[in-house]
Amino acid sequence: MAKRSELPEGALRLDRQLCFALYAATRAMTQAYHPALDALGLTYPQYLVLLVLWEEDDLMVKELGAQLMLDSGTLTPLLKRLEAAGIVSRRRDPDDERRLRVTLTAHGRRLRAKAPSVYRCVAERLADQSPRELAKLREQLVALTQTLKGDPS
Amino acid sequence: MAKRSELPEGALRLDRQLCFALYAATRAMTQAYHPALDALGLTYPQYLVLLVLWEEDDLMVKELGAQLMLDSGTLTPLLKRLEAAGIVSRRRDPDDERRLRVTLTAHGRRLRAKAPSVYRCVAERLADQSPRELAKLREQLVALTQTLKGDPS
DNA sequence: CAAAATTAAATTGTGCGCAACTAAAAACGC
DNA sequence: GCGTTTTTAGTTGCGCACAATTTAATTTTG
Repeated sequence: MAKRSELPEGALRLDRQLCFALYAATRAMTQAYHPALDALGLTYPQYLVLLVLWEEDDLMVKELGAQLMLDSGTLTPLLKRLEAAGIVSRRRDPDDERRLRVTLTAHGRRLRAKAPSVYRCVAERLADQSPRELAKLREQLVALTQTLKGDPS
Repeated sequence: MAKRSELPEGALRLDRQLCFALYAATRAMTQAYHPALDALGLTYPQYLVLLVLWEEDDLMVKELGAQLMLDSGTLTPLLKRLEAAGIVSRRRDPDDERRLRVTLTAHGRRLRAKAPSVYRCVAERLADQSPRELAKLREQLVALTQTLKGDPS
């Protein structure tokens, strides 16, 4: 191992870590969604799946995973629970039996009517933040994600 | 339920959600730490616990939890795994048997020498980002966490 | 066409997070 | 002092995340 220059004093303090700020903020955000989602009987990751399907119904697990950055190991059981709750249906594509088509049921589509209240429930708590600042924050996070995922920038 | 004004068109798209940007960035960050932590035999939350203990050894589960925003339901099994790995010791406080004092072992203290390489491994990937921008991002995330946690601002 | 390679989803196993609950010890109130 | 309340960890149960592997269907190749 090559010896390198020392880190600045206190560089390893928890309260200076970007990673911890992210980790804590994400958990706080999930908690903020929890009451509103509880009323719909959804978990937070299930809600994210529905956000995708409400925009574009009838997707393969692969396509859902690409948008959510999740693999079948996470999605398969999650989708089975959504299916058991009567929110989505899971059917093999007859043209390619490897593929599973995930489709909203009538109930799943009806749930969309309640999404605005979920959105507002969290938006209210951020009411004192500038929307522009929040949009900028989101953009920075997307850029950070790209960088961390080995974006060849 | 009171009827409210409509949400802006596309407000519910996944790629416009701050919550998803956070969620994705946190998972990308955890992944970025994974290779370096694997070499130490640590998980990411275990590393966070050690960051705290390296700053201040001999803490109660309560105090650790306060800094990490985690409860005993998460920390108890995590600390038991760190104990099994010989990294921390867990002992009841003789003055108050409710309390559990978590202390680094010699091995746990030695691990600190390898922390800078973990830090650098991730810092390298962010090398093209301005340190000031990253610091600002961290501060915004801390503020966001406070707001979401019902900070009476 | 048959073997090999690729693709898509499912499965297995581990470790969080967190809500809800329990157990035990200490502090408090009268 | 003694019953009540509070505090601190631990336990239980569920649902992610994700690495690693498996299974099965399709595509590619020789």
